[in-house]
Amino acid sequence: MLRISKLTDYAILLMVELTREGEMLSAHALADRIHVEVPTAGKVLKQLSSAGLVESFRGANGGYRVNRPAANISVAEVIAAIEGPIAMTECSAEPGLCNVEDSCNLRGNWQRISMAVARALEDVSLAEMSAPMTASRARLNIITLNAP
Amino acid sequence: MLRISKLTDYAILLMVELTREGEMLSAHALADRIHVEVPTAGKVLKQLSSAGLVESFRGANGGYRVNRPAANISVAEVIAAIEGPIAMTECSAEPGLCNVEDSCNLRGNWQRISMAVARALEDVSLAEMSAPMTASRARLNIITLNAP
DNA sequence: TTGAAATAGGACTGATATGGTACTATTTAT
DNA sequence: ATAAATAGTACCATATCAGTCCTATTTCAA
Repeated sequence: MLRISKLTDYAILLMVELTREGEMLSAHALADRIHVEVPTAGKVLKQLSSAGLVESFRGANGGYRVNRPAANISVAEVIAAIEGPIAMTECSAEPGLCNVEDSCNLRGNWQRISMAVARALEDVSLAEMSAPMTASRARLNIITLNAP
Repeated sequence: MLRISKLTDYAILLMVELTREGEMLSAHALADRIHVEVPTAGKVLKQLSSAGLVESFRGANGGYRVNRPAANISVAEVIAAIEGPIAMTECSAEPGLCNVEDSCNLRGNWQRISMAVARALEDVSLAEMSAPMTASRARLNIITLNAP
């Protein structure tokens, strides 16, 4: 299915809210905005915080804040913060995990594909995610492994 | 982590073996070649067969065969045969599954990203997967959602 | 005609990942 | 001091994944 997890989806929504707001928001306020339970939002926010994507402030009137503008934050960063490195197969994440490694000469090409997908996600900013679709943005340049 | 499953990985390996061979191979022979247990290979081959990617022949001297050349079979087809439609989030697969659907205006953009990833995978053939990497194929054109 | 070889189709199980919740500690403004 | 908030950890229910097994059904060949 090649999917991202729900928590990662929440992370995108949270980051979009935070960049829209610009100022500090508590986990409670954020949970309300994206319609999830507070502990769930908190869990995701903690991960975003330890990944350095958001600043956290403890104590009364504390909360979370984003400093960078949405245009400077890529979807890839947010995904990586929750799910770890973007990799299509185990073996492309790190060598030695695959039981057919010796006989398999496909690794390099899987890595290429992973890279291509990763770069596709790096090229999409949070600003683009939250903006409505427009005809101009509908044009896509396509990744290819083919030599031109 | 954005990963494909092990079974899908096996499927790629099986398809590469079958396209290399060109002729019919039994599940047993294929399992030997890719170093997995026979029932496991069988399971994957059944799915490939019902997806129409391989022809199956029952009875003694039966087995599996691929008719199309490797260059005409995309990685995306094989992934879809095992994992279903390539979609990054539930909501981009089909509407109505997401609990924040009303308030979430990101769907269209997720769909774009899914499409971009899908097309990236469609542009990679089995032939390219099995070929060794070359410097010329190292050049990648990158997907982008940005207006030029 | 019979038997062996092979795929088809389920059913089942253990392991792992995911999503969600709860509890306690720590920090900070009032 | 107290209340509000995050940090950290642990836990559980569920779903998915990977692998195995069993019973048809088909087909070739002796």
